[in-house]
Amino acid sequence: MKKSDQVTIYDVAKEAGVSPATVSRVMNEPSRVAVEKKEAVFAAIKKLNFVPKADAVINARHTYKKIGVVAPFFTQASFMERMRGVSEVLGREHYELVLYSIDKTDDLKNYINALVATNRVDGLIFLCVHLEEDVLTVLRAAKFPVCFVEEAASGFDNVIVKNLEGGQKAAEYLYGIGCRRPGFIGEKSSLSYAVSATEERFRGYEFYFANQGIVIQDKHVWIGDFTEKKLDEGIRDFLKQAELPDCVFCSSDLIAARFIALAREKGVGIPSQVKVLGFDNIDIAQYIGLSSVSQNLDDSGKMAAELMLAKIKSENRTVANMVLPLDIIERESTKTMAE
Amino acid sequence: MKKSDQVTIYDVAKEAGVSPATVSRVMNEPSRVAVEKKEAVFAAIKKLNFVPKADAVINARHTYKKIGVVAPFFTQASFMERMRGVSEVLGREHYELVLYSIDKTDDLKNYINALVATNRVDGLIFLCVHLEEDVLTVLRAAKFPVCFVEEAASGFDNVIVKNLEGGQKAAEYLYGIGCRRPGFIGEKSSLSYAVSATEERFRGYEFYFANQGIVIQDKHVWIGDFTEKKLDEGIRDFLKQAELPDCVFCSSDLIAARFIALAREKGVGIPSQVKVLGFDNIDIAQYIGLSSVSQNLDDSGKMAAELMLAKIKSENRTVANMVLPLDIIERESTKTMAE
DNA sequence: CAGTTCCGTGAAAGCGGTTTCATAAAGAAG
DNA sequence: CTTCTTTATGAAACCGCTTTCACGGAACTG
Repeated sequence: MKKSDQVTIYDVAKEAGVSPATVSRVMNEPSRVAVEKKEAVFAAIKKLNFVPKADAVINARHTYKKIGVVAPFFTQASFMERMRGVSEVLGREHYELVLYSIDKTDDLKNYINALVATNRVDGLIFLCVHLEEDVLTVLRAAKFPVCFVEEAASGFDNVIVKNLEGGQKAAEYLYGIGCRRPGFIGEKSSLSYAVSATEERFRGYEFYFANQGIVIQDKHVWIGDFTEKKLDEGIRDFLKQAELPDCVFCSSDLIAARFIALAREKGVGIPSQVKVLGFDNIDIAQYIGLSSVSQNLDDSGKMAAELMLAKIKSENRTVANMVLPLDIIERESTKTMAE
Repeated sequence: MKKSDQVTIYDVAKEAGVSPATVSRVMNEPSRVAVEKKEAVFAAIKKLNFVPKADAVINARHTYKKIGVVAPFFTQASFMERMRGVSEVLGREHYELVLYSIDKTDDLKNYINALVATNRVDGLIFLCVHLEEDVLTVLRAAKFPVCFVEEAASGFDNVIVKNLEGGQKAAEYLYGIGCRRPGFIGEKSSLSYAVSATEERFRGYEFYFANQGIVIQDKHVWIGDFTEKKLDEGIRDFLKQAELPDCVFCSSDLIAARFIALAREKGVGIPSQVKVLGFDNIDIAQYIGLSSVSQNLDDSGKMAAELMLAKIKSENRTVANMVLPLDIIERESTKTMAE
């Protein structure tokens, strides 16, 4: 009831006949306040329509209730689904989620330096970001916890996906449905800071088939360097071969989607002639009937957020590593003729 | 150089032999400070490695450098691409982007009330969110600017997409490539707060064909109520018809993707028998070769962010309405046989 | 040359909560 | 019934910057 409509904790205190300290306690540790005073304070709060000013709280408490998510976020389709998980957990605990998208490595370094120096977040989650040792050193000195998803960095909490195992699972599945002439299509990221899992997925895939006595033919493998060759070109060349593989494992769903589109355009039957398996199981996979290795993106986000919050609560617990389960989601693109 | 490693503005002031006020001015309005002092301050800042504490700045300035984005964000594939635009502009101006995802209407109202009361952001952008009048009233009383994308709310800045016109353009295009038996597939959202543009798009579509003397047959229209009938069921029923339309305009790319997948599964040639046109032109459209009505999602985000920042700078400018241009992006799904 | 305006600067007052510390009252222990 | 702990509470310090205000001197103005 002062000049402006700004009700402060002092107004509430006066109204309730207590000190500001007590009002503060009522809001933060109600158990430490006597019942009558507590009620008086609540009544005053309601009467005056008091809401603590967020900036004042931040300043007094040196905490933001805000955690940052750093991601090269528009290069990776899986990003959004991970975010969904992060957002859900954070929202539940009334933490804000601030997004730091990154375009250039330099920006990223400056960003992180500034973030650490100003201490502007309560925690930082990196999604699919690869950092160099100098930046990691800066982060280790940060006063807030840090967590990595899909990129293990020693000394930090990690939520990792076993790409090698994913490749093996993919191979195992395709072998299981009768494929004997495996193919692979993948893409390296041109961004130095974005995690590229293509190679590992391929190695696992190759390894499994090798164990079955099957050698993947070079011509059935295309791992494109984004900067050199465009995806479309690569796939078109691939499809020109006289003998196509009987299955193709793609390092991501997007690539798989493109492969299917171009193959069909050329009259190649999917799945009749070539079975196609993607990776990530992003939303769209379901819509286009694409089989995929699911890495439970949603969960990865949730885990990261939970790890984060747990760390904030009990700072000195040891570092945690979580591994995401991988599942094959079967859809039309790998349907066998038998059924 | 005090006890902890926390360097304050006072330390810098002492080191440079000026007052804290001057240091502050050097950082915020350097032009108002004499050259020698300015240099001394810069030297001191560098020497002591001073970085202003973010919380103190926030508190003293009552500003956050932070704008909120509210979106039902995981129901709409277009979300991410709009965010990309928002993020780019905001990042450029050193504003933080905080994400508020919403699940239930009640949550949303509480959220907004809290946000307005605590004044915790410098601005709020609503993406594809429909709000009721009571919430709008609250927002009009907010001390920060508000901007809507894809939902015009009077009294606020808006970035809108002309759905009616989009429907017409779609029809015009399909008519132009020879289609005379138009079909339509759309979905109503079950979420009361999510904007549903399906009906408007359909009306525009219908209108154009009517003008050409073509009446869309009821059996060639399916507008699903998400709660009643599943998309797949609807499409499958649709495909069972003896006479299919020669083109189908879908109210979103995701629906179009699903339609194509199910049609092909049933042996219906796309585009040979049925041409398919989506809406939004999300990233995936390119990968699967889907023609689409592009609403320049990226730009819509950018516009919203720019509107926002402009409003923050000059509060009392009048409300702005921006209309997004719509373009037809032609891909394989509407390719004519002639070529 | 006196009077006025302008500019650069420092002292000090916020900002609005939280938190420490001292104190008084109440409860437990001997 | 004293003495030692707790517990509830208020006064006051604090967080670290920004910003207002006042002042002295320089720069105009007539």
